[in-house]
Amino acid sequence: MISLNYRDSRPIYEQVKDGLRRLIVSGALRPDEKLPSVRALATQLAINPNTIQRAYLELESEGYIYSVAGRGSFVEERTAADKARRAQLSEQFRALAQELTALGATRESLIALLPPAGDAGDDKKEETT
Amino acid sequence: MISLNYRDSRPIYEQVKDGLRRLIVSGALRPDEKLPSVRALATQLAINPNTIQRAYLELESEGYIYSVAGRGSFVEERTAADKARRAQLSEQFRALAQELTALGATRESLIALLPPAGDAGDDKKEETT
Amino acid sequence: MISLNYRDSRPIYEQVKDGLRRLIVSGALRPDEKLPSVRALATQLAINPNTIQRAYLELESEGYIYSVAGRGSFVEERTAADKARRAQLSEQFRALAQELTALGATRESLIALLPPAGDAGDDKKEETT
Amino acid sequence: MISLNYRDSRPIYEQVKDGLRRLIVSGALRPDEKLPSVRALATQLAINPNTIQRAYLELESEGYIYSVAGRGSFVEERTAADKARRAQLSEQFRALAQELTALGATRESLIALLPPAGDAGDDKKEETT
DNA sequence: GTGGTCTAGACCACG
DNA sequence: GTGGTCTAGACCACA
Repeated sequence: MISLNYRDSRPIYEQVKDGLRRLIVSGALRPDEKLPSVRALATQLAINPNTIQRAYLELESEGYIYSVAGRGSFVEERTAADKARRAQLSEQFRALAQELTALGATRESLIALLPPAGDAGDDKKEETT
Repeated sequence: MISLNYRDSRPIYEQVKDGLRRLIVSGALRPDEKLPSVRALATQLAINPNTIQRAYLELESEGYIYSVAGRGSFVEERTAADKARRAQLSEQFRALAQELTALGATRESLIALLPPAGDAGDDKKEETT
Repeated sequence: MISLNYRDSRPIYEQVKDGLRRLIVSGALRPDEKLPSVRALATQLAINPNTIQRAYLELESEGYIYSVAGRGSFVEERTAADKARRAQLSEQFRALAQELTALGATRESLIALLPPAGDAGDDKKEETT
Repeated sequence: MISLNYRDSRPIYEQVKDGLRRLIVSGALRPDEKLPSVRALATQLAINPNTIQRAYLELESEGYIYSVAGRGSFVEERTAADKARRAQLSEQFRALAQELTALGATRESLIALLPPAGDAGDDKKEETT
């Protein structure tokens, strides 16, 4: 489900966050679906529950999931979180494209790196905002 | 010449590295041109010389500059470093584009974020990756 | 009658409490009227009877209802409970207004948030919600 | 500076957050002013550094402060965070006023609880958005 | 010395 | 059993 890379400089809780976010955004985890419990995921990944807890906490504050004490954590309806993240990633994208261009990459070479049109989502039809 | 942002979460030495790399890549600093001395730059930016030292060391190990004991640091010819960095950034770019697409961004919206053609601006015409 | 929101961070028993209190305060449930039995309400809301039990117990200790062993729970005359709660909420209200003012909200903007006059509703002529 | 109440049901890190937020919003701590270090505040309040750390972390993610590893934490310029919090508090305020009204409070009695006009800020002049 | 991350283990409220 | 909070103590990168 989620793969950790201990040699990666990124903190573990962020790798967990990214992994879960990917599952959510891609539709592999559907709204209101239950996530694995903090302890269960900690055991599965062989890391401390606090680390998972932190990942869940941040995903919640970012609007990707919601947690109910005593019941578990669940996937949130996708709304504002997506917009916020898209804005964030778009800025990264723009900056990256600019730097690559400064390094001599042509506009065409960048376009060639984009995913082909018409394969948007995974198993859901995505709208184009 | 180089602007530091103390609020940025990126460490200072990396901001220095990025600043210098930008100057080199953009051609503002030309091959074999002498960089400011560690102490001079430290004074100018009002930061610790250790921080500048680290930036220089890493730039050297990445192939952007070379140092001559007792004389200073100089801009390296641009060769392998560029290719390595472009490959790295291209992969980031590809991953970012994929994620944005999964989030519903259209191919057209991404293309719109690319820098306009015809401003590549270097000192050679470089071919695509 | 009572709506539960499982995403709400507030525990279920509190949502039940609030729902019942609202019904009582608004007059929808009249003094000495019988409340649904713990088990009945639990079934209706599809939650654990313990949760309802706890809500009833706390409402009783707060003076909103009274229980008669073997017969059920009933709505208390509204007296001390109201006063206590109003005092509590008033303090919250005062603190909130102060903080909003500190954040730059004008007195007028706060007044604009108050319910319109003329629907106050006391303990005499109350219509249901 | 900050007072903790262990009998309060609110978690300690939230009490710390509120205390600091109050100091920031009131202007007692000015933009770019340095906050006490995590360890220093932990010692002063006689609680675990992790608890302070969490408070700082959340204040940062809410836009009240920014942290620089190795240098400390500082008060952020006040912008979006204020707007978000005011919107949040305004909703609370509206709901509270409604409930008090349902409990029989008159519009006039609520207005009487508002801070007198013309004493807005602390030592800064606050604008009325 | 500073913030940031992680672990280990504990206790609590909730359902 | 679940999430939430807190403690104690450790190690790291950074300046």
